[in-house]
Amino acid sequence: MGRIPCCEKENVKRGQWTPEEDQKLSSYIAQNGTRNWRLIPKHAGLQRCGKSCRLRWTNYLRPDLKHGQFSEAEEQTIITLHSVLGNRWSVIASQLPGRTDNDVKNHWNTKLKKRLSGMGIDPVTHKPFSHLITEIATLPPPQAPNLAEAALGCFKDEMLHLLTKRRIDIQLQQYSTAPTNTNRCIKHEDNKDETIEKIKFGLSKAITEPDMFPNYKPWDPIGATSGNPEGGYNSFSGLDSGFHYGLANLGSGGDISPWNQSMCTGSTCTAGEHGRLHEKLEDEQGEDSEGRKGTRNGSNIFNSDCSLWDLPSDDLINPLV
DNA sequence: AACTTACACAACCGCGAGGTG
DNA sequence: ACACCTCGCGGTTGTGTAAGT
Repeated sequence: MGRIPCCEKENVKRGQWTPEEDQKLSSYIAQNGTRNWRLIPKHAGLQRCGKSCRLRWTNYLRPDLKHGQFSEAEEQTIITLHSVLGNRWSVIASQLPGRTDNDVKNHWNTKLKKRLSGMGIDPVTHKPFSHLITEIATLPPPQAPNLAEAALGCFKDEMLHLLTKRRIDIQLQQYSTAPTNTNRCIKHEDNKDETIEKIKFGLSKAITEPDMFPNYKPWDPIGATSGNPEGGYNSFSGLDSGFHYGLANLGSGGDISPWNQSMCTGSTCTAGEHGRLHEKLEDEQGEDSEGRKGTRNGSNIFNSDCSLWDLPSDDLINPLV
């Protein structure tokens, strides 16, 4: 026995609401309230499913709703709450007067998620991509491959988005089954599946060759690791931590935000332990005949000539357009 | 100007929680 | 305790429009 439908589908209109329908629903609810959504369309003279009426009311017609662009403060709130709560849109929306869960969800999916990805931050975990890979690489072998797959699933789309938008060429010399012209970059747009495979390969390399990662202190966005035995990540999750992603500074070239590019990517760190990681990688990669670093052994996504991790700083700092 | 692609938002779907008889 | 029902939630899809080629 299947699930009972919420309404009789055949007599129900679907798709966009007309102004007349909005008017009917609004005036009915103004007079009678919102009790029993199943009966509302019938009584209001609408050929709509009760569920559709509820959605239209809660997401669009409610008089207390705020329409229009999200403010910077609202975006900051969404990001901060998302780092704590995850995809609990209704809870997040409850902290934003006049905004619905659908609004928040849409805004996250269309803008904020990509913005974080563009900063080199995994929008699921709110950690830098580079650190996630390092974490996976330090796991024992039985766990690592599965987690690598999971991690790939988490931010594959973001990586592809970056690669696609920025038209970045990828070079993975040892991996390629193509002729061994080692410095040839492969145009990603010609073969998306190939790009995915390369990303997978990069992850698996990071796992199977964990020695390439020195033991360095975990990412510590506000230097608060000392107060948090679990490491620095959670320290910015607290609502009262004063943490800010520094959206206002994006693209300004300013260095106020803790999420500046040097800290977010594994490739161009200029200070601290992240910087040492990058130096180590470069040292291991050596130089080619033209004095360029990182071409000797281009077998992973970190040291390929034109990898995600070596994007120009602006590409990672600026929000994707 | 025509076509394609990307984006933003609205709407739908299925599931689970909770209330009620 | 159970079945039924309503509602709310989160994920996904559809659609209109702007931007790019």
